[in-house]
This record gives sequence, C-alpha cells and structure tokens, in this order.
Amino acid sequence: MGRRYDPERRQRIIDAAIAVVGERGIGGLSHRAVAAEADVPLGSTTYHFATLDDLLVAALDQVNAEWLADMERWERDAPPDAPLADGMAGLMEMLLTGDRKRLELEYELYLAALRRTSVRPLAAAFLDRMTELLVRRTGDVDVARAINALFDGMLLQVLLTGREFDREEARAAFARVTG
Amino acid sequence: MGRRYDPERRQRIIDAAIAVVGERGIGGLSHRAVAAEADVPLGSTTYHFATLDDLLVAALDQVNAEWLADMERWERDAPPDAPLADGMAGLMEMLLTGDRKRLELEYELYLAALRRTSVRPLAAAFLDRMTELLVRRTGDVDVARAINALFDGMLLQVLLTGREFDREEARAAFARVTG
DNA sequence: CCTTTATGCGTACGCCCGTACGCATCGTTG
DNA sequence: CAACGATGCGTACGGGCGTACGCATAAAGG
Repeated sequence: MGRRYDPERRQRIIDAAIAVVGERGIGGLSHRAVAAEADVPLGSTTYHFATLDDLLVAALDQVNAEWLADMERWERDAPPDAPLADGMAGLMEMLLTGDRKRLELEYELYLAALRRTSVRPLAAAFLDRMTELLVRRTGDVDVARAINALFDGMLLQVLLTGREFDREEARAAFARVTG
Repeated sequence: MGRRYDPERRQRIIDAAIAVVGERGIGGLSHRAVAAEADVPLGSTTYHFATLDDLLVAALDQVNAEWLADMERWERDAPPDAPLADGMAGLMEMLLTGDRKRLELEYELYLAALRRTSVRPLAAAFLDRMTELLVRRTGDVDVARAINALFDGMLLQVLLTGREFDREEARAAFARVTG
C-alpha cells in the first residue's frame, strides 16, 4: 500500500478542510467530508485533528498566513510615496475581480471568530498584524485601524449586496479617513 | 387541550429560533431545538416553517426590523444639527456596553448572508435602508455608505479582538470620513 | 535485528437531524 | 349545522455525524 507512508498528509487534510468550507460552508465541515476530499480514511483525519475545532483552527491559521503573506508582498512592492488610498482601493478591486468564492471563504472563516472562542485569538492576532502593516504606511495606529475597518466594511457591503464595486468611491473614502 | 388554539404560535417559534441562534449559533439551529425552546411539538415548527432556511429568513427578518426601528427612533430623536460623528460613536458605545450577546447574534445572522443566498436579499435590503437613513443626515450617498462600512468594520474589530472600545478614536474616524 | 512509538486504517456505536405523513381538532364559511 | 381548510400533534424512517477503539504497519533508535 503506497500511501501507508505519507508525510504530507496532515497538510493535505488542512487543504481539504479549506476546500470543504469553501464548497459547503463552515456548517458543512465534518471529519467525513474532509476525509473524502483529501482521499484519506476517516480515522486519519481524527488522528491528526481530534476535534472539528482543531481542524477549523488549522484552516483559519493557514488562510490567515497566506493572506498576510500576500499583504506583506503588496506593501513591500508598492512605492513608498504612493497614495495609500489609491493602493487600498486598487487592492479591493483586485480582490473583488479575482476569485470571489475564495474571498467569501476567507471572510467566513475570519468572521466565524465572532461566535467561536477557539478561533478568536487567531482573528485578533490577524487584525493586529494587519494594523501593524498599515501603520508602516500611515504612521498612525488609529488611522490604520480605521482603514482596516473601512476596508472590511466596504468589502462586506459589496459581498452582501452584490452591488458593483466603485473604485473611485472607495478611493475617496480611504482618502478622507487617511486625513 | 388549551394550546390547541394558539394564534401566536408562529411568532413564538420565530422568537425561539432567535433564542436558539443566540445560545448555540446558527450551526445549532434545528427544528428540534426550536421546538423545545418554544415548547411546541416538532411537527408544529415544520408546519409553519417547512425548511430551516425559512426559519432563518424569518429570524433575520425580525432582527433586522427591530434594529431598523431602533435606528429610526435614534435618528428621529437626535437634534438635526448634532454632529453625526458624535452620534455614531455614541451609538457604538451604547451597543457595546449593552447586551453583547445580542449584538453578536445580530451580526451572526446578518453575516450569514455571505454564504446563504436565501438570506442575502434581506441583508441587502437592510443595508439599503441603513444607507437611506444615513443619507438623511449626510445628504451624500457615498458618505453614508462609508459611514456604514466604518461602523460595521469598527464594531467587528471590537467584537473579534475584545479590545476596549475607544469612543474618541471612533468619533475622530467618523469625523474624517464625514468630511 | 528488535523494540518502541507514531501514524495509518477500518469499523461500530449511539446520537441528532430533516423530513414526511397520517390523524386529530379547531375556526370558518356557506 | 355540516363540511372544509387550516392548524396542531405524534411518530417513524433513513442518513450523517462525532467519537472511540483495536489492529496494522512504517520509521526510528538501541
């Protein structure tokens, strides 16, 4: 049996969990669904992640890490004197014209922390990292947090209403809040 | 059997559904849990709400209506020349020092629309009503939407991180975005 | 080479679930 | 007052679930 030795199985299970949440939502996350998606037996998922909460934590942890890595790259590559409002509006447009399902998945996992104390520390740490990253551009913590709030709020508005994203409207809002 | 005639049963079932979501989250919403909470037999919930989605829609509809009624009252009672930024920051403080569980419940139901198409129209209509209400104060749709986004984003930040709410920081952010 | 430990595998138990369905009973309408 | 539609009630079916557990096998260490 070739798969008896499978050093990357744990990672594959996490990827499968993210895929399952993407397809069926958090409510559809189950050991069995993940096992089927990862093509491993049921016992294997419960071995690596004893409870569903463990699986959820691992999934959010990975999604957050990928998001933060993207943001770091984005911040590093942007010219130091580029107007932040332009950058934020452009980033939103990029996200909204990209993989919509992925974006919804990311917000679903992130917002799950509202009610699940197990993942709340992850969401809090993620927000801290985002603030820290924005502070590098704004120099002001309060402004950084306001930008972050505006970003989440406007993105949610588009996702919830299906309204078309207006880049200039977003840019103007960011510009005002940046001061 | 006294309860054989029970004209308000449907309403009691909706209230029970909201209570169940408040206690166990959307994932814990089930016909059986609602029936137990409302103290009605199982068949009664399935009669009034054939599917769980119907129940969810009714619950969000009611929560949204109550929220909007509160907001209407708030807008009507505020002096016409009062600075909007002060009002919004004060409103946030009131919500955050009030019933926290209720606030989490409201956002959970509202954000459920991210992935559930059945309730998405409700969330979209709710956002439209909020925008309309804010436009009465700002006179500008874009500013109204930005305020709404900032409001949701900052509230979520506090709920997710557990950080203490800073009323002056919020007021300043609203003031900047109001222009 | 032998033991130990981590990992993989299959299965079984008991629970909760959505849904369907038939019967009972009420209010209403003609 | 009769009939009918709306509502209330109880139960049963099939299915998915988390979890536990025992056995098999691989890698690692003496």
